[in-house]
Amino acid sequence: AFTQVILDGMSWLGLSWDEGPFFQGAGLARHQADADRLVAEGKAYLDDGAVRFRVQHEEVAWDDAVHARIVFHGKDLEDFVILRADRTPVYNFAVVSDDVHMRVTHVFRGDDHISNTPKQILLYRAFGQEPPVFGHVPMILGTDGKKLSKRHGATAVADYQHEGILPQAMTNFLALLGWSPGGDRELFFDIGEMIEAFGFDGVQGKAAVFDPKKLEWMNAEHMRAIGPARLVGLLGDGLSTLPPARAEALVAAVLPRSRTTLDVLRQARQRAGLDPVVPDEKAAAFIAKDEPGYRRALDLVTQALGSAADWSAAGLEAELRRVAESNGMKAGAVMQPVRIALTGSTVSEPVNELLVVVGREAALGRLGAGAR
RNA sequence: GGCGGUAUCGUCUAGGGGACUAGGACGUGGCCCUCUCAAGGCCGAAACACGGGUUCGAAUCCCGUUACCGCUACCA
Repeated sequence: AFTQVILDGMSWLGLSWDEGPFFQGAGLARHQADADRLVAEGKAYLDDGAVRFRVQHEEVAWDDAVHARIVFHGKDLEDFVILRADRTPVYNFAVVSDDVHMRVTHVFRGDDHISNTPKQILLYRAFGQEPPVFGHVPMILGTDGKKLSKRHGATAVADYQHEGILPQAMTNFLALLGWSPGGDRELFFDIGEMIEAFGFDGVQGKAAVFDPKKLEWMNAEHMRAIGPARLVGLLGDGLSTLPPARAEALVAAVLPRSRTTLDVLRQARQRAGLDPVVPDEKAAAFIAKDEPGYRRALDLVTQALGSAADWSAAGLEAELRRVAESNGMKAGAVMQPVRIALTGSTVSEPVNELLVVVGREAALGRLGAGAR
């Protein structure tokens, strides 16, 4: 189950792998044989049924690919268990046995493994093998500076899918946490460019704090870079009942005021009439402030637009202003009621454009309903 | 406690001895645009943890202190 979460996360991000996964359990017989051999060579010994590795007082050091040289001393390490009393191997031992077996040349993992590395190097030595290149990348912390956990919301990367984050934005954001291409560049709309720009020189040695706000900003940038036409295909089936051209027009209208695909979907569906118009808190307050005035404005607009010949942004703009002027009203006193009747929100694209997107028939229907 | 890692705006970071009045981005404050806004434009506030060295010169190199993080399992 945990394996699947990781695999799903990678798939979602568009990251692939070319072999495996390989499971530790598959190497049990070899692990046991390797441990027995170390015992036979006097490099490990039995202790309460378990097999314990004998740590000598020697220096253990390596040139980390991310950090500089890291040095430990054998005297600070205790003899550690490599095989439990039930003959199953412990992680530190199993990985070394496996990596030797698989001829692994580079090991990159989180900073939290730095303390495991000297033990593993000792095991490579005991096996008479050259250790691989180790690189320890910084960890990612929550906004509170603590290790990421359930309390911080999404635990698995793929959870962000449901928050309306695009995988390419997530990848871009994650890559920049603990890594910088140098200079001021930070937006990568093409993963190929990112791969090309990557280097261990740019990897930071310190942990980075995850900032959801910046993720959303970056997501908005990616959505705009992708453009309405291609974005429609990445939104799931929220707009699938609509003709593609219609869906694209809706997305285009709503994109400037969206940071996540959820924002896009919500506004687009609402404009398409797929979801009902329900005034939000601010809209309800606006109506309550002067309900007769609100209805009157909608009534005037409904009458004026009902016979309007030109249902274009420019034509509607002119018509709406004419309504306001001839009734001695400010433009806003006409526009805002229309906006609310059409979207249930006090925020949207300019009202004339909104009318075009919603469409003549649906718009007049909602306006009429609001006036009553 | 021991061992290890790390230390530049609130956050992500640029910076590899003089180019630093320390740059960019997110966020944030203000202004403009304007029928509204989470959109666009402009402007601003905001950081080299501290103390010693080295050097003509240190954000950059060295040492110490402090803080934070990790490990210290017959977990991974």
